[in-house]
Amino acid sequence: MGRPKQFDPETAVEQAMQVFWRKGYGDTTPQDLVDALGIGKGSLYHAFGSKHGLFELSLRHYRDTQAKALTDLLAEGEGTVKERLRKGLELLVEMDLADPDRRGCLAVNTATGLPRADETASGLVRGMFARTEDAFRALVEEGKRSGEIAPDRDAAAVGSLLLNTVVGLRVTARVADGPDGMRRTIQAVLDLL
Amino acid sequence: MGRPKQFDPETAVEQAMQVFWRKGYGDTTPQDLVDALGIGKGSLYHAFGSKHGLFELSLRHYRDTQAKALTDLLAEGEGTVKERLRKGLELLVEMDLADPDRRGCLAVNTATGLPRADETASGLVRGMFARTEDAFRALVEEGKRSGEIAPDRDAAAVGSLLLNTVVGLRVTARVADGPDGMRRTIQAVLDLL
DNA sequence: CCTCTTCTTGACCCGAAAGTACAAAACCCT
DNA sequence: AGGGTTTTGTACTTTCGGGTCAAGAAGAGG
Repeated sequence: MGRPKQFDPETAVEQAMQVFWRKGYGDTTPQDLVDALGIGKGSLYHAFGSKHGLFELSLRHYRDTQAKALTDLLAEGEGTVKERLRKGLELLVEMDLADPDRRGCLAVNTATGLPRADETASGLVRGMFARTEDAFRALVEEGKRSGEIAPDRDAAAVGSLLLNTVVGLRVTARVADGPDGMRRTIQAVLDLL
Repeated sequence: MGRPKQFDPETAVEQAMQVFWRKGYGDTTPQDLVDALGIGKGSLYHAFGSKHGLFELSLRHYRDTQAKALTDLLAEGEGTVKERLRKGLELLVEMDLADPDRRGCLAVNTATGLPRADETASGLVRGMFARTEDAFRALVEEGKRSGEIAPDRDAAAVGSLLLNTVVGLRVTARVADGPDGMRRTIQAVLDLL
């Protein structure tokens, strides 16, 4: 009962996420959000409570779409483990560098941009990192079973390394002036495996 | 001629760097700087022109102290190459996690926090990354010469990987709830070498 | 000692960030 | 149609960010 919303909250969160991703939390103003969502400021605060509340929803949405896309890609891809790994990493780099805004990864940007007190946001980031690390670990284990990866490798350790590699790459994507360094990084990690 | 400065500009830049490092560029206010440097706002703007100008000096100072400390450690350490590598990475992680503010690395934080237009800052970050990468590459080459590292390794590629690893670790240091994941990452990278 | 220059201080300024208030509007139910 | 409920739009408020300015203090040179 009562007047129905004139906008779709999920769409709004998606749009908000795009703004936060492009500009960062601190540099995003309520006016930016109002412009992007196409609703009044009153509606915005009525529906989402605060800029930070909307940011939290945006982070969750990022986790359920972007971060999930990577773990799915790793889990469901076709081809050998190493091929999937190479495809996944190369796709990531290409997308990051093709982005005219060079947004990188919202989770990574949040990790380094957080005010020290934001336990909610850092918890969400930790969660995304943990899931991705786990997807890598699972992939490594599959590689060990299939014989592609030496059986004496510690899958958990290599998973950590691969997550860490992705995080590093997505920082670099924000400032790199070309793909060479990042390609070399991928090359090295695949060679060493 | 003229009235002499009542403060040492170099000390002031050092103090400003600490503030930017702890709070980030965007969250640092002129008032924060005034408080930290112990001078009036007028003096601050008279001496440094703008918040951004002071930030630029702070970044350069970071490069010449913190970033240099790492490259020096890699270049001048004692012991085998792998021992130096291990020491360097472990020291980094310990320092990052021991820091109550979890500031991570100013260059990394700047990379992910810059507004898209700040070419000056991103150039400085690129420069620091390049120097560090080169220090790693040189270390790998030394390892190849000494026989510690297989001669068919591409030193430049491994250098990229090591820089990337450090960048990733310093992001993780901002949100990690313990040293385990980071230690696993170091373990994996050393094992693979 | 007078002047010229360079620093220092604190008051002041303007715009904007984040959020609030509240009346009007749009719906549901009976 | 009327009452209860939720949403909307706009105006408003408060605080603060980033910066400027005028007036004076502290030196150097003549």
